[in-house]
Amino acid sequence: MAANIQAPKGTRDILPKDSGAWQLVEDIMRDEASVHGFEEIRTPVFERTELFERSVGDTTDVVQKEMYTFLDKGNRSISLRPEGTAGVVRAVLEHALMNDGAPQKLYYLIPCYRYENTQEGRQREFHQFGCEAFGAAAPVADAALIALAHSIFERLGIRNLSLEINSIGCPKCRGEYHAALKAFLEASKGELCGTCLTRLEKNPMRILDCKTPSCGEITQNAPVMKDYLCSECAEHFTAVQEYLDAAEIAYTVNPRIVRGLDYYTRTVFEFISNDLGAQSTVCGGGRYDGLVKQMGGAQTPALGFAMGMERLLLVMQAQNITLPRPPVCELYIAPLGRQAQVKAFAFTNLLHQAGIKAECDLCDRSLKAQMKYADKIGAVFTMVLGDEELKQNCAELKHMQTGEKTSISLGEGFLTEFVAVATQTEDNAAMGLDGLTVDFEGFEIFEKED
RNA sequence: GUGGGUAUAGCUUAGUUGGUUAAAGCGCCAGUUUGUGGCACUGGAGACCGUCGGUUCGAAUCCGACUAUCCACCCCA
Repeated sequence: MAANIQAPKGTRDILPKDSGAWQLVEDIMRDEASVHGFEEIRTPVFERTELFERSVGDTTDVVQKEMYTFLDKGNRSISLRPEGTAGVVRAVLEHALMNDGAPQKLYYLIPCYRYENTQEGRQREFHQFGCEAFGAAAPVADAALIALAHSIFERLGIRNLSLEINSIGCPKCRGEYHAALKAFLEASKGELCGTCLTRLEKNPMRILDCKTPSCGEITQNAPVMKDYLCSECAEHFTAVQEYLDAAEIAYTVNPRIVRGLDYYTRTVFEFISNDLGAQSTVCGGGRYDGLVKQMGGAQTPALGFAMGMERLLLVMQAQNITLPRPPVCELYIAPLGRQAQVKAFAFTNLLHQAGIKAECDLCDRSLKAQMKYADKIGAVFTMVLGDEELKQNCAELKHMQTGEKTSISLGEGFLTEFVAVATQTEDNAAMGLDGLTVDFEGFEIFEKED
């Protein structure tokens, strides 16, 4: 393995053995988002650096030290997106999507980039599925977003996720809380760890999140945001919980949930798994009522969440969740001899036009090798095509799992007969042939054959 | 950015105190005589032992640096 052909640090190829699982998970996400009335938005992989500085926050680690930033040939500072919300907000403003009515409900499935050291559940290129809703101020919207994420996890069969929610208030009540928290922490300033000392000035709430044991002890009795919420924020938070209760979505209020991006207000939440390493947050999100205005738009309440695809797949792997996969090949045709090869190719094409997964030999291999190959790819049926079959205009369809053989005509009725045999087997559902309708009129290949 | 572990065929690993053509299993390819997969047997391809440098008559093995990877901190999905 030559060093120069290795993928860059923190990136990963998604190989055929895994891409099927990705697609199934993505399909479920798209479908569930659509069921909830969300439509896809696609924004550029890179944006002007300033966009992230202004939205994510220029004091955050994500912006300060984790962005892939470079100057393009026109001397513009460009950054690969470290998250999805900024670009979506930009697009909503640029195209005045709010003029199409509120709420605007958007989802995305995107790669993101952060220059970090890798570990389990953390790469430099990673993928997020995210949903954002603009123009929805009511607490039911918070619950609706959480419900959407929740139902995706349900459909994926993921167990043992805990949902933790909190309210970090609005700029008004948060200021008051910060003052109180700071006053409390000043008392034991000497015992805080180094990073928390700097946090004390910049963003004292993050200290609640610190994993250093001594800091944890100090903050145990620290004032919590919950007790400082203004009446509007408190009401909002209570209502969100009522809606969650009504939807029978289990959650715990964790006053220590603090999100690392600057734009959050009021409700914040995380879905956490114990089946991951240290990176246990599978999905995180919250409300960001101030962001749109801050970016130059009208005051627009908004909220959203993002889930990490890689982490999700890791959890599924840890929980031994396997998704049903349709077979790669429904019929493998094994020709013997030149004449049969041509015929096999023609049949394969015909089957393809009918949407049936068919393959024939591409390697000039012996019959035995072909059967081995058919077995390996999990072909549901095989059909040998040799001189005998061509002479009699009739071949045997072999069901690979049962070994059962059915005679099938090689004439006009081939496609109909194949579909009939295929739909009779137990595999029909798995083969996706249930609803198969074939327009036979379009296939004239048999008439052209001798 | 910080700390610790690891680096030998596609994968999982062996490789004895440094000593000749670096092993094995799985996988891959082919064969075990006439046209049928899974099992078994036989054979084959495939590794400059992560990279560069050093010690030595001699390095996969010892030393150093770099790179990658894994785990953790920080932070986040």
